[in-house]
Amino acid sequence: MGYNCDYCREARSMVYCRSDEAYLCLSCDRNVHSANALSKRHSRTLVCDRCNTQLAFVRCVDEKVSLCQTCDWEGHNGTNSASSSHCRQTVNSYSGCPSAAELSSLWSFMCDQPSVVDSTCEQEMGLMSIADNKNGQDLPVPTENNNLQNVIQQADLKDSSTFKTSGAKGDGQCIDDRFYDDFNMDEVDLSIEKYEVLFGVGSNDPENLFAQDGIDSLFGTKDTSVAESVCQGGYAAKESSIGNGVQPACSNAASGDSLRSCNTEPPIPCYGNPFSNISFSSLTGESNAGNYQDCEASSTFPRGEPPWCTPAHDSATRSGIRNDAVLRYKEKKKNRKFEKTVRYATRKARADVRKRVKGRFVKAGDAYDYDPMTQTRSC
DNA sequence: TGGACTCTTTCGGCCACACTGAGGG
DNA sequence: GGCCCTCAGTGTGGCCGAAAGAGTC
Repeated sequence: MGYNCDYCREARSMVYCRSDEAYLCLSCDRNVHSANALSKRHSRTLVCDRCNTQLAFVRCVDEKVSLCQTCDWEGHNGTNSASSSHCRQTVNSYSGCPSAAELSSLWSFMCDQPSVVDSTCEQEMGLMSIADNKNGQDLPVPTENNNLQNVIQQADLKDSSTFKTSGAKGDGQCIDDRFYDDFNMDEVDLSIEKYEVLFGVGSNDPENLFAQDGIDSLFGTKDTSVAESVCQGGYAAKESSIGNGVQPACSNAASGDSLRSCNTEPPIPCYGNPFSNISFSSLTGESNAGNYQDCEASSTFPRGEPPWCTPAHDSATRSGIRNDAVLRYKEKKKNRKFEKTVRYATRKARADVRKRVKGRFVKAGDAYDYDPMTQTRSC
């Protein structure tokens, strides 16, 4: 189960880029979206762990999976009292080239499980260091009392690469308020190859990456306030707060539904579930397809199918549509050119032999100071 | 911490002229 | 309809200067 990355075809895809209409592993996501300023603006979101088709909408803390609305509804539709009481958190989108620390804050789903700490992961993380602190400053080494989350937060604070949320940050939010000021993911440069070291598993293995004991097991995050605010209020509290246009007190470290205010995010549709009448203020807002025009993105749904389709159905058709989408994506990627292009070779040839004065073309016969043909100067 | 200053990087404008396409005879 | 001519607009590369950004005191 699970699709491979549209780019490398090897690793399992973890995130979906609407602009590129592509499913990417974290490594390729990093490589593709660090290419230029425009690509950095692409908004990406986790993919549903269950259907691997739709964008993840919530994170089920109890099951340790990211779910789209369909899968969320199927798994938590209330027929099973146990599953319906599962604690869930909103999954945020992101842009830029976030570091592992930033992703962990963005998807700090497991802040509510401070008691569950994978000692193995913690030990591995203790061996990690943030090597590319651009300021060249020494970073604190994580110890038993100085977990990696703190280390990364300090590193990010030094880099002034901090998160900004659109919602409230109450209840002793996971991260210092400064952490949210002037967030700019582009400023952060942490090689994606380090994810394997950082998370202790390959980036192509999201099941192990997130489903073991969660990010806090890796980072040692201990923030019970988040857990309580989400679990006690639960999904209903979030629903009501959003419906009232008020952000929940503390959904996760990088809450506010999006780091970029999600103005470029088209509304996530709700089909056939009791939440279909929920208005996600930060997700709807001014969103429209026009927001994607600058990067030729479409507002089509992932995998080229309507979101109301049951993910497990008609896999052959879905695979065909997906292959088409992959081909379109690769073709578009292949043809993408950011460097200067010469449309008329004859004009270029002419310009290449034209004499100049301080770079400017001169009339034939006039004195010149630069002759491209001879690389000499007449005066 | 903010201002002044210096250094580095980025970007648009300039130039002549072959070429292109539209319009008219 | 086809051909020829005129004319306005376009694109080409290297250099320069202004502006912006980064760094230092």
